Amino acid sequence: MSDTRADSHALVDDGTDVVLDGRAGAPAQGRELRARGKKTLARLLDAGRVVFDKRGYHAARVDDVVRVARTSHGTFYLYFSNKEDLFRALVIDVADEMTALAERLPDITPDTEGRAALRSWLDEFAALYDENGSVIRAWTESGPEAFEFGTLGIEVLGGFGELLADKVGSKVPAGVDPTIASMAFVAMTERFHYFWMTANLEFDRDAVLDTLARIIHDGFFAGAQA
Amino acid sequence: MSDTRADSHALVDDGTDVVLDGRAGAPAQGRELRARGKKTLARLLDAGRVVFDKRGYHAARVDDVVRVARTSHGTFYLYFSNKEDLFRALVIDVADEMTALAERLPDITPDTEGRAALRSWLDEFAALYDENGSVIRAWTESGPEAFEFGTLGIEVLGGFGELLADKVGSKVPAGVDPTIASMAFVAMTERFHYFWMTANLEFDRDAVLDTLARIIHDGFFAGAQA
Amino acid sequence: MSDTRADSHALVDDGTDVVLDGRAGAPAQGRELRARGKKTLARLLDAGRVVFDKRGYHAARVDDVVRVARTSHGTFYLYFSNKEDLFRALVIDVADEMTALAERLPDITPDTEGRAALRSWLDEFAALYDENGSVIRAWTESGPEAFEFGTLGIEVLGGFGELLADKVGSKVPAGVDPTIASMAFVAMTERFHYFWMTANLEFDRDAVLDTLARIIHDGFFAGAQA
Amino acid sequence: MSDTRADSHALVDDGTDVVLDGRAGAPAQGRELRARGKKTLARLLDAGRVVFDKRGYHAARVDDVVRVARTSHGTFYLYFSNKEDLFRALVIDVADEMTALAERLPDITPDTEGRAALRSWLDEFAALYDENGSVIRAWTESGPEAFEFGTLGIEVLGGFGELLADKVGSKVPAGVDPTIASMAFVAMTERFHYFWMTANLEFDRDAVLDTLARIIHDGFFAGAQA
DNA sequence: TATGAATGAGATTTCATTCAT
DNA sequence: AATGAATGAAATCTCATTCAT
Repeated sequence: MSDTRADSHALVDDGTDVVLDGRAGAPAQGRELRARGKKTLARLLDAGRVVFDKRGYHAARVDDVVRVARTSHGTFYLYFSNKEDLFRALVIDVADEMTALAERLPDITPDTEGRAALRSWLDEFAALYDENGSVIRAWTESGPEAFEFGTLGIEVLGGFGELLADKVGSKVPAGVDPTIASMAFVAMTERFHYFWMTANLEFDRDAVLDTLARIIHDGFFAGAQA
Repeated sequence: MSDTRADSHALVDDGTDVVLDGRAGAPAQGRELRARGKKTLARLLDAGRVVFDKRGYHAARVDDVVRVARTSHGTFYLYFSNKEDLFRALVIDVADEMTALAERLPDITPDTEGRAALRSWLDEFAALYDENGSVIRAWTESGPEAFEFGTLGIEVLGGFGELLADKVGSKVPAGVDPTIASMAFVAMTERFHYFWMTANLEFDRDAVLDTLARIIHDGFFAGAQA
Repeated sequence: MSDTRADSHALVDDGTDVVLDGRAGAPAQGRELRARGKKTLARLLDAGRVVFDKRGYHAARVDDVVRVARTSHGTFYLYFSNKEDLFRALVIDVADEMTALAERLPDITPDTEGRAALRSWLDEFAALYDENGSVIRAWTESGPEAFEFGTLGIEVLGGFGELLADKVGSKVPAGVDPTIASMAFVAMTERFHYFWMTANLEFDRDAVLDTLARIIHDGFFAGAQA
Repeated sequence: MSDTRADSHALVDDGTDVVLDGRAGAPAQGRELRARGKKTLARLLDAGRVVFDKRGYHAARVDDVVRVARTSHGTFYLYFSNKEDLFRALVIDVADEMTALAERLPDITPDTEGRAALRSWLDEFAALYDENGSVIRAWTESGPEAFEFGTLGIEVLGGFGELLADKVGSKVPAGVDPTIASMAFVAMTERFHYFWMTANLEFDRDAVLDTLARIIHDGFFAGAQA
């Protein structure tokens, strides 16, 4: 909890940045890692996903992580300055993917094609949630105190919302505030998937996508008026 | 309001069981409380609301609660067996109110009157969230390990959703699964308010209600087709 | 643990001693007790037996006692200054009975009649243990720290042993120290019954008495040499 | 001797289980220990003996143990999950030694040689009690609640008794049940030593051994009839 | 005589983090 | 680059005893 180091990472940046692993959210400390180090880092990140998934953010123990990663406490702190640091590495990665996804939201016309486009975008969202659900779930549970500046979740989802607001803006029916609508869109999409996965609801994937696409298209993109 | 809450605790004890299983100093569930005890219980419940609001579920300390309630650790454990127990007492009351609210959802016709009825129901929801937001927020942050069987949040919100599904069922457009739609409805409504309150977004209340009513009416109740 | 009162009992002796209950180990404080008080006292003593039996000395809680006695903490401390005080009241009673029993040990001749006399005395011991086993068991578990001056158990059983030593002395075979032999006698008799009762061994009572009488007669009273 | 004890802890961990069930900082059972860890474990076990001896089982505090072992609370819980766990480790060793001793009981003939053999066995018992008295004493005081299934003392002493029953069986005089006799043998031997040590009786060791050997030989092995 | 409520000292336990090798 | 061991601050919980009515 009380991190006395100014730097949020365990090791000093020696200036020889080497991007290690675009996908895995490699920490920013930029040490040169040899093959062995890379493997350890990857094991820790994977272990983090497993543990945060099974336990949630707060119940996750550094001890669990190192046991799953088959390494030691000492090694953990060689790669991350604390539990939050590991978590952040995982979350940043997911956040990037979500932002990229938001940017990929196509123009949604009020006609059938628009609905199909929306459905296909939602399909991507579901896939993203499927793959990163463990981190996203832990993230929404991490609460306002877990990160320095407000809830990372709110920031990122807020940014997600703003991106959408631009795209949605021109399409919304009269009497609808695009910022509010975007926020509602994000809220519904994220939380619906949260319930779906966490409560193990046995929804048929096609039925979900059809229903969500239909609702969102009608509600947010004036689809029903076409 | 605090009367209703105290009710969830004041079960009658007929005094006939002499089992030794209960630990010494068992919590007040199942004790008749005199005036003084009721006041202390109410103080603890109120303190719980304050502390969970300020700190969130995980960061809340029993120590904080007793300090706010101006009482001792010993007294706390006279009324609740632990932090979770106190939290559950608070949550149960909120859950009851949410269920009652779900039952009050009126028939939503696809015309303007239906939208007005929906808006007025959303108004109630917002008021409920306003008043109990502290508990609800802590609740969605409590994570999977906080309660015995899965996340209480999911159970209760799921129940909320089922109740709505009954009401919504007949109104949904073709191609929409009412269970999925209800879940989406709940997801959007709950999480939107969560973002709204937690991120301190400066939305105008009327704009929010107008927008949500419009979106939900169009999306879930085929309002736009009228 | 920290008893600030000089007097080991809750109430001051007002000089109007009234022996209340020869059997139940009434506390020495000598208050005048009306019918209601007598009943409460008896209930507490009985509850003490029940609780010490079920839980043992250390695990017994004042809370358990008052629950079984269907009274309150306040009332408990009206009659006893603490848990130890209640326990002492119960133990003193048993100790008296044991002393009386020791005094009743008859002359044991080395012949068959001696063995019969011994068997009949052991029968009485078994009956006493049967009735007061709960207290005796708790007592032997109370450990050296439970009472002010050494283990009450050792003192009393030691006294028991000395009494026996007088009776046994003249009978023991050559090369046997009567004090040691008496102590061994006490040790065997008490602890055998402890095992018997506590481990719920399904020994036939007659077989036990026959065997013990035989062993003790042969070993301690030179019975086999006759 | 402390090597034997450490053995009961140093089970091999093959490292293949990645279950998350074990709490963080689980005790050392099932960890390979390096030299330093072994020393700490031995220090804790020794400290346990000292503290249980001085205070008895119930009055012993983990705090006392770590102070005597000159280590920290955290370290204690690295090796044992609680006071009972430490105690069990100590008791198991003693129980093993007692079982080994029971197995060493020689054939006891009714003649003088049999008595001498018995005396020499009792000598060993006294030595064992001398060395492990602190643990055995605490053990008989630990009471029924200290261990999962009944009193460990009864189980182990019962096993001790059964072992003896086999050896004693053929020797007992007619009319004597060998199981009962063995139990009585165990009861007398154990409890006599308990009194002897705990009450600091100034018995001469030879007198004790002579007397006990004589009594047991005469009583249990029909020695006087020879 | 009785009692429900309150107390707080003290014991246990956890776990993120650091250290020494 | 890795690791086993150690730490201790902080949190939880218990329960004998006292208080106020």
